[in-house]
Amino acid sequence: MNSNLPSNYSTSALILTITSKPPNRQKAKPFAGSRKDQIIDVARELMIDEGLSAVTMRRVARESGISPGNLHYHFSNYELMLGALLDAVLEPYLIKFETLKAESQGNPVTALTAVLEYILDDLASKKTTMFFPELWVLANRDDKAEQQMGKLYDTYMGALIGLINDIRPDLSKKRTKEIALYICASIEGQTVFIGYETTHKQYRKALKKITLTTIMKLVMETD
Amino acid sequence: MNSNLPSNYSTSALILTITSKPPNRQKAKPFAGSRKDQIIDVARELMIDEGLSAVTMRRVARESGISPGNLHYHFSNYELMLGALLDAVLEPYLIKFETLKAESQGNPVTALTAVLEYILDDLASKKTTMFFPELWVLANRDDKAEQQMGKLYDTYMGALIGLINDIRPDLSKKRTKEIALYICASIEGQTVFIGYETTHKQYRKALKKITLTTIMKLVMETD
Amino acid sequence: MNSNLPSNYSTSALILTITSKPPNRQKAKPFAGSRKDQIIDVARELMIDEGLSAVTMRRVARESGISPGNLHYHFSNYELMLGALLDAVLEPYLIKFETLKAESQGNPVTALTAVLEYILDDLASKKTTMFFPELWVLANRDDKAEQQMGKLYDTYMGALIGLINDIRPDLSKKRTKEIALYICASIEGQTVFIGYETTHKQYRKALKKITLTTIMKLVMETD
Amino acid sequence: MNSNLPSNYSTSALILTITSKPPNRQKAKPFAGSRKDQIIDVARELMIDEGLSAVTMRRVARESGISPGNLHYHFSNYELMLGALLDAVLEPYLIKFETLKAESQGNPVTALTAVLEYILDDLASKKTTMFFPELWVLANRDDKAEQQMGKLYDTYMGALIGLINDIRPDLSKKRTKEIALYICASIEGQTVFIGYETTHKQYRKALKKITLTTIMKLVMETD
DNA sequence: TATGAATGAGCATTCATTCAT
DNA sequence: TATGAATGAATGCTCATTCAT
Repeated sequence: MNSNLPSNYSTSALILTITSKPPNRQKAKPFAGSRKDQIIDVARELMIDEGLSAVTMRRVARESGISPGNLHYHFSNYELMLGALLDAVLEPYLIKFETLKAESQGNPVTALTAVLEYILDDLASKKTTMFFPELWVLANRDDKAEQQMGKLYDTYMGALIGLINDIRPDLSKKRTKEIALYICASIEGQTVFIGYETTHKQYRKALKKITLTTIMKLVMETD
Repeated sequence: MNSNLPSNYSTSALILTITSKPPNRQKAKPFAGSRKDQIIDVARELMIDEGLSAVTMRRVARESGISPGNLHYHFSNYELMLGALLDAVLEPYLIKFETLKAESQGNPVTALTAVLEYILDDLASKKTTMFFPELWVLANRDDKAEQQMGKLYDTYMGALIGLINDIRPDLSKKRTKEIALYICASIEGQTVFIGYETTHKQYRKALKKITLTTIMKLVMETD
Repeated sequence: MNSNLPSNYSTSALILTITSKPPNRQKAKPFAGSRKDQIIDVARELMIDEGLSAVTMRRVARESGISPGNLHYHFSNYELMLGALLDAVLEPYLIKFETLKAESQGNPVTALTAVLEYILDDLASKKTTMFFPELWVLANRDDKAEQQMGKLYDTYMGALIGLINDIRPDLSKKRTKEIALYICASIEGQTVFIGYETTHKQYRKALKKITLTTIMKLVMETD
Repeated sequence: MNSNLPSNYSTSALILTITSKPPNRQKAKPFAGSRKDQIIDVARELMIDEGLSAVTMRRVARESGISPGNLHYHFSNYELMLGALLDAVLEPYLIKFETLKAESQGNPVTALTAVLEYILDDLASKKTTMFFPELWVLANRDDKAEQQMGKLYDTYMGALIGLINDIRPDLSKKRTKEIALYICASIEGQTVFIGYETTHKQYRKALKKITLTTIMKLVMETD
């Protein structure tokens, strides 16, 4: 999933705008947000650059230029900091998908295409490529993370379901959800192969096309 | 990817047999393999049960009933042990896919279906659900892991390419590979959603059907 | 030492009434005392329930619902807070013993018995069992605590000395004090064995009888 | 309780010899025992000199001249180290009391007197004065410590019971135990008042005499 | 009076690694 | 091959205390 849309990449009108706070702020020191936001921002950078295992209380404190004691004042334990980090990364997507669901009017096919493109483009970003696999691992072990991830994908799939239903109101609720799940899963998997600096990134364009075609055909033709 | 095939699950004749050594050996104490194999076996269990972060030299040593010093004799540093662990988990798949490529005769559509089913079933196993996301994270940070993962997926895609080519010899090499990549990625992504004890596991059967249908149609109809 | 006298336990007329403020106040939120008293009350509960090592500035602040900064406004360092805590716990006893000394009229044997019973009953209370050993440890290391403890036991022994002198005016001052010291020490020691939830608490009644008999005989017969 | 008997203090023949390893070894660096013994020895000194709260893993490691990691190699957690420390301090007493019970022949009155004197003298030692109150506090909060303390006092009281029974075979088992409990408790309490560097240490001699007289009379005359 | 934010030292514990035996 | 003993850095966390507001 992407928030730095390489917009020259679009093949269809992207009528959706990201209304949430931009996930990638300037790296410059003078930071506007609260201390908590500042900390989480540092944690996110760390996670993106060195992985979740580098996101320790002490590392984050050091990188934030504050003492471990002070970090613990703001996040009284690691779990809380991690939860806040996940929230901070996931929130923009959540807002995005909620907005999508609310605003999707006009041609539903165009709207669905836009959503798929958004996801397919986003997955090439460093943040997404680095973050989501970590989230998947986390969700396998940690109930809280699983919930946070679940909430995201539920919202995401909710948006898909709405759009599919606009296109194919004849499908049952169950069938619609199954189709949405296939779409969601089959796109997420591409992160590993055509994500940021991955081995098959040169196939990004081709895969995007295949994906769009295949999915649109599936939605149109399934019964 | 799966090694404990719930065979009553099959929807097509599974003509392929797993010829590789079974990834889940007996847990019983009298262990046949070398000391190194023994150690890696313990490491794998640990990884499956508690995640890669639990696979430390000390934990593996303790769980293996040997001293840290002795573990370092066998694997002189962590990286080496990790590499051996990845190899050990990936090897059966490698052998499987190489066998597949070599043996795939008869009806290529049936053969491709069998491969896809194998992967779709395997992804529901605990081992696969736990291991692969960890591998994806690792590959994002660690060149060695990326190589090992790359080798696996190259072999896997090699098999797919061979089968697609049997079905659609008219497609260009490039196109064939793109199709194979879509297949591979779209299936891997399902691990996160319908893997072992995941939130959408009840959709496993439905998703398998959609996946098989969609992919076969793609292979048949793409140009 | 006890303030919740299980009065059905008495074997002699208890002519003494506790005039000091009750050490166990109502736990209810609307607290009448000053903020300082409030804080110390929280500290005492903490000490009784979790030991002196749990009585940290932060714990007390948190439990009192105030900030660490504010706690430091009231007690500018830990030592001061601890001193106030000791005072607060010891003060009721102090008042009790001073009252005793002043009021002991009538039969001195009955009066002495009443004092001993008071102590013997009190030592079974949670507060006393938990607090006094902590005080003894503290007094071994900390001069201030030693002084506070010394003041208590001086007052306690002063009362005993007065009563012994009423019974045995023939004894020398020195001898009287030695007897008082034996009484005091031999009773305090019972805290460890028949105090609140201790291993020999079932011997409380028997030990009380032995103690009273032995001490009264000692007072009567010593020379 | 004492192991450095100030022998010029005795008023009766002390026929018992301490057969256990001496609890107070030379402070000199060249230490004969195992590394574990060495560590516990350091821990004991620390406890005696600065209290149990100074006995932290890091302090003990530093004072022992080893790294924290190495200390954790020998005692894998604090609880274990503490347990070993308690054991190390209590063991000599345990051996002493077991020996006492086994060897007490000849005049039982002399033997009982010897035991009481041993305890009364020992309680004036720094080690005992510092250690036992800490143990009492610990036993109030920690089951393991309570057990270790209980074992000691059980053995101690076992010895007393044996001797009382030799003197007064006419008493019931229950009564004998009650008398032993009074003796034990009333002497332990003296630690706080006439222990090492305590406020009433000048009364040590007098209190010893009162104690011996009172207890012997109690044993002889009780019914 | 009160808070919020901060510090820096200390805590128990785990880690990869080394090395003599 | 194997162990036992060691190191030193890192981890999450708690602490008394300070200070501007």
